[in-house]
Amino acid sequence: MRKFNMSYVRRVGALEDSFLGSGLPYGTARILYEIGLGARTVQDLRTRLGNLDSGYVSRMLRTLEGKGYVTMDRDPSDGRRRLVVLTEDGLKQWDDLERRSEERAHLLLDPLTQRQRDRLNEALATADLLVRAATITIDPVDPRDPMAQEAMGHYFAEIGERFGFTVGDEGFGDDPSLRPPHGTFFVAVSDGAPVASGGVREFGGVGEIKRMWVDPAWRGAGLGSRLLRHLEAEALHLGHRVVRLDTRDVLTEAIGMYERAGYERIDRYNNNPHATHFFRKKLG
Amino acid sequence: MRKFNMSYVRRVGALEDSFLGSGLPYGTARILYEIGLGARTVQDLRTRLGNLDSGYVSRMLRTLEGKGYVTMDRDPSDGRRRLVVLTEDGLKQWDDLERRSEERAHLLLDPLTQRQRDRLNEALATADLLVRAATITIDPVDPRDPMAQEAMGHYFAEIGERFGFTVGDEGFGDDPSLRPPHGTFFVAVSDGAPVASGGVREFGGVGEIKRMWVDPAWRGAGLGSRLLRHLEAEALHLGHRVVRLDTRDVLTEAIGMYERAGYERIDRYNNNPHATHFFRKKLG
DNA sequence: GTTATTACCTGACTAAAGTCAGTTATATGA
DNA sequence: TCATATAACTGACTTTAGTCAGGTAATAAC
Repeated sequence: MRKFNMSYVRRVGALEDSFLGSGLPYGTARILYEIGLGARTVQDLRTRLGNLDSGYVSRMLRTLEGKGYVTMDRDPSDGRRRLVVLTEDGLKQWDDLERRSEERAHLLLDPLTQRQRDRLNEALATADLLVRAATITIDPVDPRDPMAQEAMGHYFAEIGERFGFTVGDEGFGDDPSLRPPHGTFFVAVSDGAPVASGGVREFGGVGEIKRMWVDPAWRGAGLGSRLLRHLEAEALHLGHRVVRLDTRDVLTEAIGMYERAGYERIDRYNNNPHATHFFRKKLG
Repeated sequence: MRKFNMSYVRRVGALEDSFLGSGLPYGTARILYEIGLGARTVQDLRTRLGNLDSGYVSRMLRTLEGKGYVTMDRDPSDGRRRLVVLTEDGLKQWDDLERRSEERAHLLLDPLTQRQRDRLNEALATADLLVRAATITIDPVDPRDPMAQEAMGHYFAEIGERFGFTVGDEGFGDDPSLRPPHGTFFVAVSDGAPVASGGVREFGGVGEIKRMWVDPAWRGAGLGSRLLRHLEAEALHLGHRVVRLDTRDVLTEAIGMYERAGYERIDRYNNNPHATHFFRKKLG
């Protein structure tokens, strides 16, 4: 991996030079680029670029404003925040960066045959998924938190899709059993979007794992089992020696994962009409 | 590829931070690191790090000297050059960088299972090979040039090994037919070592491709056919409408490559006792 | 033996990148 | 309602990274 980094950065690092030739210094170009990618507030920019100093970012935004590439407006929902938007010119600059970067990549790949390019793309996609999976963190959040709500939205949308029913926009976020002190809800976030979530709560005197969801694009990278281990550790932490969960026969991948993780089939322990399979595991 | 770069650099770029915490700025740490990797002269450092300004490197070396990490001495074989060597302390610093970097990589890979790590390694190795192959350049050199000599050394060593005879250390470098104006010799260099080579010359009134060699670690990345195309273009440039070459039945990969490249079998055209197969291609 | 080239060096400079302390306006919690 | 926290900002500063124009000693070319 380190060997790869050194040789790769030395060769492909030149791609980043494409930020130059835009008349903007690298940092400022990165800001512009992230705005085009969807960053809307100063804070957003700061976190996306690795917790930059707020003053530093502010100054760069002034530069971009001065060049007429962005405009800034008060956030109506929070007057302290300011929303940043690309102007016509800014969008043009962004497209330019994009195009230049694309060109460079093309030039670089030019000597390869199509088959080799395909192999490279595949290898990079694999590496990307695994590195993403490795660097993701699973954090406890309040189930009412927007990120948690979004994750649960995906979960219920998917269940609705697969099980043939839908849930309203409201009603899945206010389950106090998934909040401390009785339970905990976790979300794994990547690039500002939730990619996995799940909660532990108390039910029938033991722990129960609920609403476990992994973004389809992320399945197969081991994120599910990491999340599961995380939830088990939390159940133990909450004082449970046993966890249970229910699922449905259609979800064969999930069932396989539970079995590999040491879960054993048990009889129905609740009256969830959508569940067909019930599992249990002793912890610790 | 660009998507990979962005996400990868954002996540793994932190690896480079390991250069920090050493009390040395990034550039200076890189210099130290390259010295540890075997850079011996200032020029060496400059080219390894992408043709840095000589003054800039000089200044960084003064810093390292000031900290007692390196010592510099006149090169006895060329009094203008100065040889740089790590001191005891410098070596300790280098080990430190190495260790820190290793630790980071380990920490990053920690959440992955062994199988995932293997997959990642394989993907990165593939990507590395292809990117290297894509970025390599094939340059004409005098066959007496040390790099050309080294490449031919590999070529003859390999032939000797496979064909059951060996050549002395001397005697393969002084073939004037492979030098301008009659011929040209090419070497592809990566990280300071030759990875492929081959020459064109005039023989029997037409072009002849000689001493084509590709480093075993680089086979399968299309470097051979790129080199072949390069040699054909050069033959054309030298005024030939036809090129010939000889090879041996054992080298099945090479024979396959020649056939794919449009070469046709012909009768023996020389008295090379080691050759069994003879090929010919019309150019232009 | 003279001239050109080369390898490395020094000094003077610039722009980018980032840090730190402190300010203002808004929002939040008791 | 008052204290506290937060989002963004301004000004003053430092360090890095890099460039450019010369200079010196050694080597190579004629």
